[in-house]
Amino acid sequence: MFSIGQLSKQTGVKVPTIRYYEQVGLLVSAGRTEGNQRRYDKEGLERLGFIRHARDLGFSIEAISALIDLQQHPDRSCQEATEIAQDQLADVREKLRRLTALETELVRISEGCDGDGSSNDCYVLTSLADHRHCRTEH
Amino acid sequence: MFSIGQLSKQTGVKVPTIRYYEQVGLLVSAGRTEGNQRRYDKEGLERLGFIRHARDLGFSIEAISALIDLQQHPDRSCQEATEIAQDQLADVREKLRRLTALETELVRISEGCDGDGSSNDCYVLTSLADHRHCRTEH
DNA sequence: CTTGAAGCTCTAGTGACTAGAGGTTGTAGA
DNA sequence: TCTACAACCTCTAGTCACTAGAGCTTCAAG
Repeated sequence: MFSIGQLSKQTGVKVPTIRYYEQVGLLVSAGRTEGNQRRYDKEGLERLGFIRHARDLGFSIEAISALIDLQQHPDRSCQEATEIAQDQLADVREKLRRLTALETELVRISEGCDGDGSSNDCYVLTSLADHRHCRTEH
Repeated sequence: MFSIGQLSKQTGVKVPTIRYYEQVGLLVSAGRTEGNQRRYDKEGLERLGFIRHARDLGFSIEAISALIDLQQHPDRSCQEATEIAQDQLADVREKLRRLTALETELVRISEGCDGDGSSNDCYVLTSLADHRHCRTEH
C-alpha cells in the first residue's frame, strides 16, 4: 500500500494533481486509513501511470476518461479507442502544421534585426505591425 | 471613428476579446460617446492589428505588453524586442520537438490497431498503459 | 417615434492544474 | 511513551486568455 506521496514519487505526478484527478473522477476514490489519509494499491499505481502517459501524449482529461471506460468494458469494440487516438493524432498534426509556419515567420522576424539601433525602426516591431510582410499563412 | 463592432470586423478580433484587451491594459481605454459607447480611430485599429498578429504568432499578453512599451519608447534599443521574439522562437521550437515525438508515438499506437477485436487486447490501450513500448522520449 | 441590432457592465465558467491557509495524522528518534 | 515535524487533509482562490450569459441602455434606420 502506498501513500499519496509515494505514488507521486513513483509516477512523477504531483500530489495536488493526484487529488485533482480524483476530484474530477479520473481516478477512483482511494481507500483511506482510519486517519483519513489515502492509500493506494498496485492497481491505483497502474491507473495513474496510464493517465500520466496519456496526458504526456496530449490527450485531454475527457479523452482519457473515455479510454478508461473502454478498459473497463472489454466487451466493447476497440474502434472507439482507435478513433480517440486518431483524433489526437490529427490534432497533433494540425498543431505541427501551424507551429512550423510560425517558426518560419519568427525566424524571418528575428533575423531581420541585429539588435542594434533604436526600436523606432526595429524590424521585429514593424514586422508584427504589418501582417502583409508574412511569407506563410497563420 | 469606428464602433467596437466595426473594429472587430476589420481585425477579426471578437468584441468581448477587445473589451478584455482593454481591461488587462493591452489596449488604451478607448474614447467614448455621450452614451458611453467606445469609439476608435486609426491608431486604435493599428494597435489592435498589432496585437492580433502577435497573438497569432503565439506571443503571450505579457510579451505583447512589453513590445508595445518598446514601441512607445523609440529611444530604447530594440535589443529587448529581438530577445522577446527569440524567446518565442525557442518556445515554438521546443513545442515542435515535443509534438514531433508525440506524432511518432501516436502513429505507432494508431497503426498497431485495426479497430477490430475487443478492447480487451486493444493495442491503443495497452500502449498507453505501458510507457516502455515508446520509441521516443516524451 | 419606434424597433431591434448593437452596445454596456458584471459575474461566472473553461481546462488542467497550482498555491496557500489552516488544521490533522503518521512515524522516527529520544 | 512522548515529541517533533514531515506529510497528509480540505477548502478556497488564482493562473491564462478568453467565452457565455444576464440584464440593462444606446444608436441608427425606416
